[in-house]
Amino acid sequence: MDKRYDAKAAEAKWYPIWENNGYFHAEPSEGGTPYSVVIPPPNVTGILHMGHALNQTIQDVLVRWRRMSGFNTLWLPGTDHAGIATQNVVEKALKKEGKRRQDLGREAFVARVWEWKKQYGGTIVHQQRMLGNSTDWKRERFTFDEGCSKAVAKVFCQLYNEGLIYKGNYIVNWCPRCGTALANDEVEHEPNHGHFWYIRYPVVGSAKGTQGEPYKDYVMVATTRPETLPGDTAVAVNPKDERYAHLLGKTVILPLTGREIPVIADDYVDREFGTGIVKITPAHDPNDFLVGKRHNLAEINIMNDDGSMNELAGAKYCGMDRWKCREAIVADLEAGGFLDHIEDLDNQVGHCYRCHEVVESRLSKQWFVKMKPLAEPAIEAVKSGEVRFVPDRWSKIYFNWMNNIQDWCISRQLWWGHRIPAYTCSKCGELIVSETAPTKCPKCGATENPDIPENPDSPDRVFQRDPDVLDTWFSSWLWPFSTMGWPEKTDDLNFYYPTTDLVTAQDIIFFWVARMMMAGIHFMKKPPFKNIVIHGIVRDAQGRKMSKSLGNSLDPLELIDTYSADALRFSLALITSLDCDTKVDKSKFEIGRNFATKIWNAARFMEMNRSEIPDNPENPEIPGEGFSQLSPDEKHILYACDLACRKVNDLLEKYRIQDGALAVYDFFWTQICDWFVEYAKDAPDKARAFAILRDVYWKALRLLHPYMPFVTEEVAHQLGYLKDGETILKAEFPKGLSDEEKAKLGLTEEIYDFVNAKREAITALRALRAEYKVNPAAFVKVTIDARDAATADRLRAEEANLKAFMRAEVVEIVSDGADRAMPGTLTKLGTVYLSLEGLIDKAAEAKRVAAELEKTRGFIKSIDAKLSNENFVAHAPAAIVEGQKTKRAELVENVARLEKLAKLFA
RNA sequence: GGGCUAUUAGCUCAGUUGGUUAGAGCGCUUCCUUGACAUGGAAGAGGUCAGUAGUUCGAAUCUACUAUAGCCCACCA
Repeated sequence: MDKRYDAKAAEAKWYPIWENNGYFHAEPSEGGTPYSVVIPPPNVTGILHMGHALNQTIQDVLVRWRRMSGFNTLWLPGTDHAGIATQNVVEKALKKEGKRRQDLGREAFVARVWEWKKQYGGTIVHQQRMLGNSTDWKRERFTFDEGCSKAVAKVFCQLYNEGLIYKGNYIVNWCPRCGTALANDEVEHEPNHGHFWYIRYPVVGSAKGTQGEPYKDYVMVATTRPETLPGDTAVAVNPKDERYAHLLGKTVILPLTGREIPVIADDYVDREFGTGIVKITPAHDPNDFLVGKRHNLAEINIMNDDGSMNELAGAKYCGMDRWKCREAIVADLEAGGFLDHIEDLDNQVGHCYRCHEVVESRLSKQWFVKMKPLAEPAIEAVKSGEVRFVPDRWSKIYFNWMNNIQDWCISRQLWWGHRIPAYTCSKCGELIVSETAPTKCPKCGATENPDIPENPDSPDRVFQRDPDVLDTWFSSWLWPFSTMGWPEKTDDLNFYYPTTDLVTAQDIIFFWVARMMMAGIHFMKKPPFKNIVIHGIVRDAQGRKMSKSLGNSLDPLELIDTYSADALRFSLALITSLDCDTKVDKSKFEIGRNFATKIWNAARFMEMNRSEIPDNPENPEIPGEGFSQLSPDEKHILYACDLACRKVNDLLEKYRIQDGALAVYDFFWTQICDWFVEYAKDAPDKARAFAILRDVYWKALRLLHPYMPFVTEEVAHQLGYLKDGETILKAEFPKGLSDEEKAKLGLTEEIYDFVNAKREAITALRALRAEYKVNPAAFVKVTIDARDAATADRLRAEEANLKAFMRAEVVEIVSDGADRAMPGTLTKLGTVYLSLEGLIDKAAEAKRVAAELEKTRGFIKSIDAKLSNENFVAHAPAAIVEGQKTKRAELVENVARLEKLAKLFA
């Protein structure tokens, strides 16, 4: 084996072997118990970021573990067509050529996006391979592929026919840059340092004044959006506001336009805020829109799609950008004497979650899904426990949202996406919703033009298709079943649906998870998954979200390059917790890299000692025969291995990925490397020790494989655990020994504890050596005062081992409790004495003993307090009380020893 | 405004039905290049578990309040 582990070479070698041999592929026909997961499809424009790395590491750990545990395991990959994001990317590319999408026309533009997808859309799926994801690539899907598109059209039509989809004039969030409506949750509100403009609206009939006060009688309106003024159709006051009661029924003049608008009363107005008088602009504010509906006000839309003003804003402002218009209107108001004053105001402004442009509220015709009827059974599924959130607290947040759910605006004014399957008959205006283009109008009987123009959007077509596309989530919410072939009745659906686990970050619970629940229940009659595993977000060392604009992102590919994919995965698993966000910085990944190195070096050690290992290729497992005389250390490692196997399975069952990683890490590093390998070097029966080492190492490799797939596969082959053509992916995940096996091997808790105690004695001796600065190479004389004769006998049997670990020429074991003129350190076994002629610093030793005495006495005191408390004795479980008594006896014994020592050093 | 979460060692975090005087990794200090491994080994220092009050024989753990931080939802024109 090479001196250094070449992670790059191993990772480049194994992934294609795994993929090409179909190790990730799952077949329903193979039967067994299904375990299935669908990947949260990353945007096809995406590049792998730390969030993906964390999300997919968790999934791959679960998936590989289940697969090794014998489940028929499917992890289904794919990408999302990501409407706005992808369209933006291609539009940006076009811009470099000096073109806009309109220059190409719809068809050519969409073709161009497909071309882009073909060329660059594979980036992220390639990068996912670098991570080691064991996804079934033969099943890779795309939310805009043929099958998914069919599912989308069917779902739209079904919901429409069920009356759950409707088209309505509605105030929506509008991104002028993307030129599309946005759902409420696609708008991010951010603090903004803005202004509050106080504007005078003259009351009709009031006399004109002089010197900058053009009207004697006016109402003062405060607004943050002066540019929407030409769209005002009323001013409103609170009905209970006596200050303005006299104004009700009157009209005021809208400055700059001269239009008369009414003063109305509405509860929406907050008397305390601003002046208590609000301008009402129904076409440009969601609240004003509702007020307008209540009062039957006109809705004047003064803005174009791109955020510029239209002719309704007035000739002067028509064509101006909204910000320019704001300046112009403010200037004109001032010139006209309408502007009273300006105040600073901190408020919140909505931004597009994709392009970050300031979002405009705007009146338009959009398609909506009625969510309440879909939400109810989805709430019930979680309430009943049929679907479980892990951690459970997310269910509260889910309920909170679901109970207050709003209708979902699903139409987007984009070109890239699933076209809405709705057509208008140009003869009679009938709206026809149909999966395929209609040929005959159900109302007027008109038929499609016999020479249908090739262009689907040709004005010559009789049936004009709705130009809008669907929100990208309208395809993602079908992901768990559209990817398995729905609406066909496929074997995949039959076997793998519902999926077992869904693993995702908290930020898309509403966008995606909740909607998948609704779609799954509505269309499949079963929730799409059993467990929803929510993990935190990856943050930088200061706890900030990683983002491009902050420049604080870590690039997983760079980390893979520097530390290896295994290191990235293991470190992420080790530092992540389902309960909170994960802070990472580069140095964390050294943990994983160092661990891989450790595994490699331990493997090299075994390889160098190959001659010691009995040739037993048929049975690399625990040798059952001829091993009845296992030494305590050998029993200890087998016992520890059994504990580790049980622990890891148990923890993964509970989705405790982090604790599982820690358990494997500790077993491998501390138990195997630090102690057992050292033991094996000088074992009384080297063949036996190495056979056991070989066994536990192989188990450890398999326990580790879900976390570190590459190095475990490489080492398993290097050490001959696997032959060519075999893979650790399909090796059995260790479960732990049966009681019979344990009994046969003599593995008991008692022997495990004994070895742990022996190690404490060794550690105590090492501490003494360090404290007295004994030459590390020097052999010393050691005396161990065991607590009792039986322990002493046991320790005598370990003499060679103790000598080796303590680097001692003599280890004398006694149990007489006699004074020894040497310093000691207390251990469970008693006292360890080190012969140090002439090295003792009596004063220092006295101080140390005094400190220890004080501590021990304090301990005894606290135990006495408990034991003398009648309530404690009466209420505490017997085991606890007994434990306290035993502990007390030990401590009293130690105090006696310490007192003797204290006298010696006095 | 409504809701959720966190606060434990210098840092990042464990601590799963309340039960020995609280653990890990990193960092730090000292020593060690002895043939698996310096991406290593050995030893060590370091915490009144945010605060207050309560429940209990017993609280890092349960309850209430307070402080601080963060997140989500709704949003003031």
